[in-house]
Amino acid sequence: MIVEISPTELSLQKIADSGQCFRMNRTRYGKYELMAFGRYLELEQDDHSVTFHCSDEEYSQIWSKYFDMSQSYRQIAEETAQDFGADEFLMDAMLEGQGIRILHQEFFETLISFIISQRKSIPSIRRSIEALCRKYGDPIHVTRVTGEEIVRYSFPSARMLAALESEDLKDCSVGYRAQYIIAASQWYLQKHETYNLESMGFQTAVNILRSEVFGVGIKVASCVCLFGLHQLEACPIDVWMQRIIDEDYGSDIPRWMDTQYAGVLQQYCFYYKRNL
DNA sequence: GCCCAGGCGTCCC
DNA sequence: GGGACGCATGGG
Repeated sequence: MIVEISPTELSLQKIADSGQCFRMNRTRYGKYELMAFGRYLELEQDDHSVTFHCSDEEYSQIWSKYFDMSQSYRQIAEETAQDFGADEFLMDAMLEGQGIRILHQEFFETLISFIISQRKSIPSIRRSIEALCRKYGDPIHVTRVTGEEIVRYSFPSARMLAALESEDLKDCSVGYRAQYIIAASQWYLQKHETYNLESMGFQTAVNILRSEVFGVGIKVASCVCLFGLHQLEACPIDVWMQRIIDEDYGSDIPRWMDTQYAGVLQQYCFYYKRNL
């Protein structure tokens, strides 16, 4: 499946390096691979198109939603420029971040991934998640575009992780987060189905997550809402965003953080600040 | 040895 | 509600 799209609307490099997903990797220049939904996907990009190495059906049923292809990020940028054109930092970040989209990732994987993320660097998060998948996920046998046969691993199920003891996660370098991972998996098994978090709105969802899930506070809950529930008003404040507030806005929370697309703008700023 | 990383639970006020 | 503190682990 080939999609005609500009790198300013979809950039595989920027998405892979934007800290929202941890299982998308560059293989060679312009080529990427990712695991999601227990599937393996290869992608490549040039100046005018992105190739999804899958059938048209798989693209339209799975990956178009995952990559949020129905959303026009150009329109978000235009609206933002109208409302906040005087905000120099935001305008610079938006230009630098052009091509980043908010992926619609699986809820459980997002929950566990961002529990792992706390007080860790992004490379370290990736290593922990890969170790977790290798140990408790299912092996997926894949034939790459090149013909090479490889094995990848799905993200573990909640049932699998909920049955573990803390010591079972020793090899995954998750440290004190082991108990959080297990508790969150048990919460997911017991309570997730009793809610409809997808349709319930950001404020309600974020409050349920932070009050019910041990190891989930305001920041992780916001990341789960943004990346796992696709609630674009969720605006996670991590150390980098706090640094932006302090260094670039004189410690005053900018108005755009309380808008409909705050999460998208937050992602541009996060990417921009980290690559400054 | 030090400081930092997409923070949170606990204790205390 | 907010501030201080401890927390596992790896990299610079």
